[in-house]
Amino acid sequence: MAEARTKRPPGRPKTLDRARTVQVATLSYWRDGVHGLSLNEVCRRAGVSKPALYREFGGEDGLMSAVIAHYRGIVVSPLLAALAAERPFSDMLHDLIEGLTRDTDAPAGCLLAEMRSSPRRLGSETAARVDAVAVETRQAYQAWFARAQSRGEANADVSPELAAHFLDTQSITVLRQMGLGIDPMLIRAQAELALRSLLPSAS
Amino acid sequence: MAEARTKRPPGRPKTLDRARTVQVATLSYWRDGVHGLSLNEVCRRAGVSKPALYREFGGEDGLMSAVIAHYRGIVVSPLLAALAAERPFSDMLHDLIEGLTRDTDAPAGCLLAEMRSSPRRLGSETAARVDAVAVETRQAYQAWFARAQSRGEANADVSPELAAHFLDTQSITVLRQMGLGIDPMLIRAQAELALRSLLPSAS
DNA sequence: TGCCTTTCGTACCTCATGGTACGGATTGCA
DNA sequence: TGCAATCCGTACCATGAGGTACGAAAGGCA
Repeated sequence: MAEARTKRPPGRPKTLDRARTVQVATLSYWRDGVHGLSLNEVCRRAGVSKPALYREFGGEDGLMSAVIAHYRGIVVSPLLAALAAERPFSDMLHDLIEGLTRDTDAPAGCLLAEMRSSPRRLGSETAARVDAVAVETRQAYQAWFARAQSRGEANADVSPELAAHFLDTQSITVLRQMGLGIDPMLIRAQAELALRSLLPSAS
Repeated sequence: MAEARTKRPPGRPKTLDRARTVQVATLSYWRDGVHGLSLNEVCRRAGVSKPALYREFGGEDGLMSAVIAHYRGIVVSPLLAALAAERPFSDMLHDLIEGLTRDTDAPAGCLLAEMRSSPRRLGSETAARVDAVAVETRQAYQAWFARAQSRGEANADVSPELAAHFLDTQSITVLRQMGLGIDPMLIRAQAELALRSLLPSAS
C-alpha cells in the first residue's frame, strides 16, 4: 500500500468517523422513519456532537443525501445487478417478490420509498439524489422488461415504459406494506396478483 | 318543527360553529397533509381560538377523529353506496379507477390513505376511527367481489378476502400517486394493469 | 341589580426542533 | 516556545409545536 497517508494536514486531527456516522444514520432513519427521527436523536445515537455533524455534512440535507448514497450502495445496487442478469423473466419476477417480502436482519420497508412518498419536506440535495435513484431504478426495470419481451417471456401488449412504472409502483407498494407490518404472505399474494399481467397472455 | 330549541341553556352562548370548524379542518388536512399542518394553523384558518377548539374537541386527537368522521360521510359513504349497486363488475371496476383518477375540485389524494400510511403518530381515538373505516371498506369490497363471482363476472380463482385486500391496496396506491401529482393517465394505465387479474380468466 | 353559569380569547407554559457562536484542545512547523 | 491551522463540543439561539391558566364577557334568573 502507498504510505502517502503518513502526510498529515496541519491542525487538530479529526475524530469524527464519517463512514460510521453515515452507517448509523442510515440504519436509524431506516428503522424509525425519516420523519420520525430528529437530528438531535441521530447525533445521540452516532455519538457525535451536533456541530461536528454540521461541519461534516453541512446540515440535515447533506446528512440525508449521504445516507441515500449509502443506501443506494447496499440496497439498490444489488437490485440493479440482479435485473441485469440473464434469467427467465418469470423466475426473476418471483424472486423479486420473494426478496421484497422476506424479512431479514435489515429493517422492514424502504428508505427511498418513504422519501418518495413525501418529497415535500426533503432538502433540495436529498430530493435530487432520491429522484436520481428513482430514475435509475425505472431505467433498469424498463431494460429488463424489454429484454424479456424480445425473448417472448413477457406480455407483448405492455409498453416497456408502462411496465417500468408499474414495476416501480408495485415494488414500493410491497415495501410500504412491509413497513406497516402486514403479513408477508398476504403481501406476496397481492403482488403475484398484480404482476400477473406482465406475463405473456398465453397462461 | 319542534320549537323546543327556544330553550336556551344558562351561561354565555357559544359562538363556535362546530360543523364549520370540522369542514375547514378537513379540507386543510386534506390539502396540506395531516403531518404538514399544525393545530395552530388549523385554528388560524378556521378563525377559532385554540382554547375554543380544545373545549370542543378535547385536543388534536378529538379534532382529527371528528375530521375522519366527516370525511367518511362525504367520501367513503358514496363509495360504499356505489359498491352496493347491482352493476356489471367490469363496468364498476373501470368506473372506480376513473373516479379515483379524475381530478375534481376536491384535493388530490386521500386523507385516510395518508393516515393509514403512517399510523404511528396518530392519536388513539383517531387511529381507531381510521381502522374502523378501513375494515368497513374492505368488507364492502369483499361483498362486492363475492357477488360478482357468483354471477361469473369475476375471476373465480381469487378468494374474496384476497380480492378485498387487493382492491384496497391498489386503491390506496392510486390515491397516493394522485397526491404526488403523477399524470392521471399513467396512473390509470397502471391500475388497469393491476386489476386486470380480477376479471375472469377467459379474456 | 346582583349572582350563577358558561364560553370567550389573550397570554402564557414546557418541550423539542434545526442551527450556530465561541472559547478551548490538539496538531505541525518555524 | 510561540504561532497558525484545524477540529472539538458546551452552551446557547430563535422558532414553533401542543397544551392550559385565568380573568373578562355574555347570557338567564331571582
